[in-house]
Amino acid sequence: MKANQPVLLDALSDYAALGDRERADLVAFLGKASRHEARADLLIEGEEGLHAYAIESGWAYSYKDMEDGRRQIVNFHIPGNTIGLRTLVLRTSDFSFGTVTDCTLYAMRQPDLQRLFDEHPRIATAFMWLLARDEAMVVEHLVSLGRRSADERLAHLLCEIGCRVVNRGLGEGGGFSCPLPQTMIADALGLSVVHLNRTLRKLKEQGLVTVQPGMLEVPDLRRLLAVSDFEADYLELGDGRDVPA
Amino acid sequence: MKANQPVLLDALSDYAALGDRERADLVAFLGKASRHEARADLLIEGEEGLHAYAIESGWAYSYKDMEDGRRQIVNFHIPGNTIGLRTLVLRTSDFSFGTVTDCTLYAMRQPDLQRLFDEHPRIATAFMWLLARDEAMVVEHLVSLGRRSADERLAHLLCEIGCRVVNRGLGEGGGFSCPLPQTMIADALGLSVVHLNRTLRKLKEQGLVTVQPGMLEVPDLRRLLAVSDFEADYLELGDGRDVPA
DNA sequence: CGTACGTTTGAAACTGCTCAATGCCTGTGG
DNA sequence: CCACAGGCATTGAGCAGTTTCAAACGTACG
Repeated sequence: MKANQPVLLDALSDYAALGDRERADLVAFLGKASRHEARADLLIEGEEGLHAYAIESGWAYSYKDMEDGRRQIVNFHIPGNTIGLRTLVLRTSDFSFGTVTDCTLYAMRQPDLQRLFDEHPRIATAFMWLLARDEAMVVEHLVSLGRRSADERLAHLLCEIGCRVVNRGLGEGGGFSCPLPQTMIADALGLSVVHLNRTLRKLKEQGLVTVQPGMLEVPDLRRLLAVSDFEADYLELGDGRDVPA
Repeated sequence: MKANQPVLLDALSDYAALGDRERADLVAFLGKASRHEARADLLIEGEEGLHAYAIESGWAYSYKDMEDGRRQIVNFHIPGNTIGLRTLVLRTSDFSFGTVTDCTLYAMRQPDLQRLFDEHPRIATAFMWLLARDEAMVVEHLVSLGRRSADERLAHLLCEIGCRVVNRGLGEGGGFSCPLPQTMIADALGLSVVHLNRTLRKLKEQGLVTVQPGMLEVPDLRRLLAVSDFEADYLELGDGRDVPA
């Protein structure tokens, strides 16, 4: 983990130790990051064709809207994560993406990515792991919605996000902050905002979270994890134990 | 679609027109199918290492168990579907698999599959599509659990399964039968068996389904689809419109 | 200063759950 | 051949978790 390099490199390094050449080509491939406003839709099919994104800073989310206005958020995305990768490789009519906060994103175009994969199979593998982890998260969310109570869902989501944030080195002294409005959390957990708010209050009363509009803080992740018996294995929080460079 | 060839070939042909050479190598790769009893667990890591399965006949399902006994079924799998493919490519601690009915399965071993992909990129692509479609289904199930009522969930599941079954040519005169016990349907929909039973009754009363222990029949899929305003696009029910042979 | 968005709270209604009991069919052992 | 057990389906009654509706509040922003 070097200073001033794209966070995506750190994330990929969790799954494959990358050599200097690989890093250099990856950086060249990413090019220059672009800014995106908060609460904006992210287009995957732009004028210059298909592209995906890598988050350098800021939070985003993926969701699916129903015709009647109901919405289900599929996942949240933080720095180091990738957005729309699968859609890019296979042009499926998948779901939609949007920013939560202001974001700095690298746009990745399909042919460039293909070339990068062809030249550096280990990079391709690392990307596949990123994808696989995303899918494991979706399955875990499915379990939450199907079989966990509101309290369990909320705790689970916060633990998951917490582990991801801290693992990326974005925590703050044993805790972390989470720039999500309650509306979004509710849409991720399949709950009404009203009920989410009440559920959140219970955590507040235990001092496990503090709440401000559009921002939620977990001062002590370890304490939250202890209360929630959260199993983090599906997050595959690796540390470069894969193929050596 | 030729008689007596593995159903998987039909399924792959939805996404890529395969040449004779490709078909032959695929058939050789699949080898001989093996029988598995109903209600058995399917091991992905066996003595001879990792493998995945392709269903030739019978139904299976994938699920995730919680420590306290709660269970969430992630998807059902019918002939032509694949089981554990992702787990095979990347050794993630994913979810579990089991048979619903007696099954005939082809076991696919990792190195063989790799060789097949290397030799026939178009086959690799077709498999990727299969995978992508599976993930689209999981996301759709997520939407169901998060944002649909019990009635909607049930209708949606039956429509989805119906489309898949009929698309594979396994329907019976405008309808199809579905060898799932209500316990499993409930675990897929995140409902209690009791409530599922009552929900099912409503459909029975409308003559949309008939029910016997361990078996559910939809006599007229089109009518069910009409009642449910089901959007089938995520199923990617292709018909060989991709790369020509 | 007004508007918009997000949050908070109360009250009432409802959906879906749990518990408990019953019935049915199939396979098995006596 | 019958009795019994086990798995699945069904039904009723009461309860709990969540939703909906409605209203009020705070803060940021134009």
